[in-house]
Amino acid sequence: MDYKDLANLIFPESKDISYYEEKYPKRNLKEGAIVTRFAPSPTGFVHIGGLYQSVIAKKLANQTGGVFFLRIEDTDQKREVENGVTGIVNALKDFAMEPDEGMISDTESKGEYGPYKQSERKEIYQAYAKYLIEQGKAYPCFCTPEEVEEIRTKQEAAKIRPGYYGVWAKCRNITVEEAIEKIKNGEKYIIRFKSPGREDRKIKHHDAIKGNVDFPENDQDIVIIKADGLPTYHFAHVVDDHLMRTTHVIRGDEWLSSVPLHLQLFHELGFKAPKYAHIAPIMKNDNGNKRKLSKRKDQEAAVSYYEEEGIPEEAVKEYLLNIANSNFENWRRANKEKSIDEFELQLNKMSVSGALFDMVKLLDIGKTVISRYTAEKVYEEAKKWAKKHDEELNKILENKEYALKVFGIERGNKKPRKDIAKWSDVKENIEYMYDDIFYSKQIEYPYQVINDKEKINRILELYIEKYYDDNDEKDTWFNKIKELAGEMGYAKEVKEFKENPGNYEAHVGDVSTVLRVALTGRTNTPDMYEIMKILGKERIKSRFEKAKFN
RNA sequence: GGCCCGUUGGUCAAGCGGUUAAGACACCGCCCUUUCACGGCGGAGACAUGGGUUCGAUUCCCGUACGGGUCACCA
Repeated sequence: MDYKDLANLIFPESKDISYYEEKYPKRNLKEGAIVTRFAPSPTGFVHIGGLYQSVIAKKLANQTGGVFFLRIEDTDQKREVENGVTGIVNALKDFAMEPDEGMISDTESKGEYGPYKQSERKEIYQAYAKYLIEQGKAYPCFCTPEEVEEIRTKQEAAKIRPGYYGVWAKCRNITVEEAIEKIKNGEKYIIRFKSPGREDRKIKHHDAIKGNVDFPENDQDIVIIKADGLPTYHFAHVVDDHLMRTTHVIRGDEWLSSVPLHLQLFHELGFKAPKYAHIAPIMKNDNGNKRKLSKRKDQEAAVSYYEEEGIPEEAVKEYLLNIANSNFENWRRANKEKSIDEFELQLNKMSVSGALFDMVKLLDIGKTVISRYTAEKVYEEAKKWAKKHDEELNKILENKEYALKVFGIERGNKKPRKDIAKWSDVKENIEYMYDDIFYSKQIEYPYQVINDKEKINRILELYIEKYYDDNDEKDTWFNKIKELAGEMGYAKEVKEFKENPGNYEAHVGDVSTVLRVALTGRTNTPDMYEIMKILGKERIKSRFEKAKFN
């Protein structure tokens, strides 16, 4: 009896691997095309780090004419979460990150290299495991979890490197006959890889991000097929990325230390290993300590958070690109109007250590991104967000024509306003332009320099009765406020006031403030001329009436 | 603990043996300006540490400290 008999006993139904090798041929892509993937487990919400990896992976694929696909790594049924796949698919959609290939819903996929869900690839993994067993490169292990634990305890007590390897690998040298007998007796087993490695030898690895990293060879006989018949991550990774013809594995750097194992697996299987790019995680400062953004503790760890807050997906991606390649910033400054798709990402410019997440910077990018939008686009996006997250704002925005006027204030010129960082800022930003809201609110008018009741009333009266005209051009409009200032005995020019501060009680700017406060209830607003234009004389007048002191 | 990796202003970061050590965000001041935002100008602020190597180290080597990752039938 030989390895073949053993293999046949364990996986009697499995196809020969040549079947799969033919079914999933080398991709017909142009030279240099990069094939990447995002391969999350459906264990909860999508982490910002996952989005970060995806942005990089997709970009690389796109800029080389390659393929970016989505594979679901659901080999751990215990950790699986309901609607996990849908959550992932939708998260990518929210960020305009749809994969070229792979899962497109909980059950559907597109592409010729599927299934793209590991739980549906069981027979494939088993075929490759069988292949290894046939060659004596993998073996059934009959150790119970308790026995393995016991080995570990001994090792720890003796301060020896823990693990299932070398002399500690009890089942490694069981004869084929014995193994077959045990199996026939119904003993439980799992399949382990028979590592040819030696811990005292080094391997060289060149990582596309981390550069040259040398490791000891792997000598652990890791399990490749678990008791439930599904593969472990390591085995699935190697089989899948080979069969799906991935050229670059972009993943979190928590995987860096398993590279020796993965390389060994590729080698023993006779596959060409892909290139690896291990991405540093996004960190957070926690009481002076740097730590990974955590799903449990940090709301900003979940990509859904950004959608809920209404931070434009474009801004989030720009921020991520900022962290990824520091030359992005320069590129952006030189190419203000271009889509980020045109930026060429370089893996070797990525930082090897994790950056602290900076919400302030993200929001700054959000402001800049939104400032570039047309009023129409701002309207569409704000409306879309409001529909999902803010019923009141959604209602406000029903009158599109009017909303467009409001969003159009100081927009579209070379120095557009930058006051909206995220869609959840919009309501606070525009609500005073809506009479329903304006009149329903109790307003404490925050008058400044001029705060005498009589004077304020007089300014408001004079302005509306004597000066204001809907048809005035901006210059005329402002000259009239100067006239009014003069009539009140204030300085008509700020300069004049500053030169002779003793001569005047106030200046034209202070008069403007009175008008602004009466009109909006605020001291700070965008251009008042544009606001008045939108409101029109009647509405201005009635707002003044409300503001007047009795 | 073993094995890997890292450490430049508050944050993100250029830099790759000789630099006044870029830039961005944040901060401060000034200018522009009817307010705010924008924009312009300016300012403060950094090479973790000790040894080497070198004419010269932020840059190369070694140690130390600190931080991160990893050591599962989880990914």
